[in-house]
Amino acid sequence: MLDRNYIRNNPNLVKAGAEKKNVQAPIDEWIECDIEHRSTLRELESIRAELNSSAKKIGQLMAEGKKEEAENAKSATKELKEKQTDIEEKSKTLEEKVQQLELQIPNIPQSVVPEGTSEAENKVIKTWGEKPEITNAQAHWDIASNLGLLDMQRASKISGSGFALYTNWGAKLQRALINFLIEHQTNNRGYTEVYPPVLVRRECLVNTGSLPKFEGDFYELKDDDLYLIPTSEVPLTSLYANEIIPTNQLTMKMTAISSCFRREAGAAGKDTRGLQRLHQFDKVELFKYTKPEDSDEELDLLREDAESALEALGLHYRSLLLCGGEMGFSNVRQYDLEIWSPAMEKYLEISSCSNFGDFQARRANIRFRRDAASKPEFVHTLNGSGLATPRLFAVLIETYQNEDGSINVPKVLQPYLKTEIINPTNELVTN
RNA sequence: GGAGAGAUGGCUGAGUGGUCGAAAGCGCCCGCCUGCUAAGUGGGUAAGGAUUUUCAUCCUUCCCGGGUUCGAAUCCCGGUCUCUCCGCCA
Repeated sequence: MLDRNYIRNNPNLVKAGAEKKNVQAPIDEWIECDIEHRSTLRELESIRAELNSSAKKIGQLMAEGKKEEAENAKSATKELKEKQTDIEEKSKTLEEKVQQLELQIPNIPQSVVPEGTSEAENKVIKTWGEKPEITNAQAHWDIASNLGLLDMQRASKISGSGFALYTNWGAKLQRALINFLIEHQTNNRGYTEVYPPVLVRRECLVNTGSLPKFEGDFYELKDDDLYLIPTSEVPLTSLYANEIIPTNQLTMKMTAISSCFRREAGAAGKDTRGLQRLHQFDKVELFKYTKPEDSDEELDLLREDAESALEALGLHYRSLLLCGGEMGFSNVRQYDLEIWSPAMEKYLEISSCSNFGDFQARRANIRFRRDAASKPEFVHTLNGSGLATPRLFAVLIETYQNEDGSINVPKVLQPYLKTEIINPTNELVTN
């Protein structure tokens, strides 16, 4: 969420920000509620001050043994207490309303973010490699089916549509990708690995800004009041909730592999064939807590960390600076990485890297202290995918397919798969 | 799942109805002192909020939510989490 004083002092900037993101935000309503809330609060506090001082006085009278006077003072507080109860309730209701409204106000995009509401306004900031020339390129679902890498029928038998079953070399390739991606980021890029739970409390999703805005997008276990995470950004953001991080630990860089779960309600039928869109998938996440002044630079570095994994795999990609209307709710700047599918002849989103400023840190109350004498400040949070495996899997086998139906294994994956090629003859894996 | 113990500031930890936003120690900050270092010594040191009294005043906060009371860290009820033991289990 945004700083309340900031909204009060800059309502027009907040409105312009929401507009740039193409989000309807109840800013005027918030301002109105906030004013009313504060005036109620003032009234409440003055009543409390009065009650506090008379309680103190009664204590003194009791200590001095002036019982009668004390009793008189006691009965005199009755009326004030009733008034307090009333106003307390009013103030609480207003506070809840202010909170509920401010959760609906998005973060403000930075000035470098292009105006726009559609893909067309996204800005390509980098292109790496070239579209591979493949004659009669086969789609990943055909390659996978021929080589026995995926069994989508049986996956839907056990879980319904939108789930993948990796088999044989497919399962091995999936695991190789995970290991490669994690080890790349920890060994070469300075990230510390963590392995978080995939079931989290509701407040974790509120901290990232996923809720209440996107109610219904996530799997919820109602009996236990837990949610399946849509991304490990969710547990990682709350890792240091309500803590003050020692300054010398910033910038803190973490990476995590986790399964991610998304209901994708309403998305059925649209660009979903094969591995393009799943209810469950694995993703390596890159995550940072930074000082405010470092976050812009750290976002670029984080994006380069994600890009470097694609480069190591030799996959053609492009990086986009998203326009306001395409951005997420909580971020101030967002880059998307897209990889080229030679068979589908389109770019697929493989990573999304964002700087959230102090928006999530304020919700989660994550702070740091510059030095012993200074007040705690909110950290900045950043995250990005590094990378999501199903689309990576899909593009990888499409890019490295041979005319005879086999797949060349990129060099960096060979140590994990212990083969240079996957073809119909190396059928069962026994090692 | 059953039984018990606990949750206090950056940390350790005392506090069982008013003198407690909270002892003491550690850490940290500012002095003093001692050839240097170490030690010693004096003082300071929670967060959030409201207020055009802003080097100030007031409010809230001792896990969370209720309750009792003029008054709650302290008493009562409900919840969460942690630890120990038992059970179950990959």
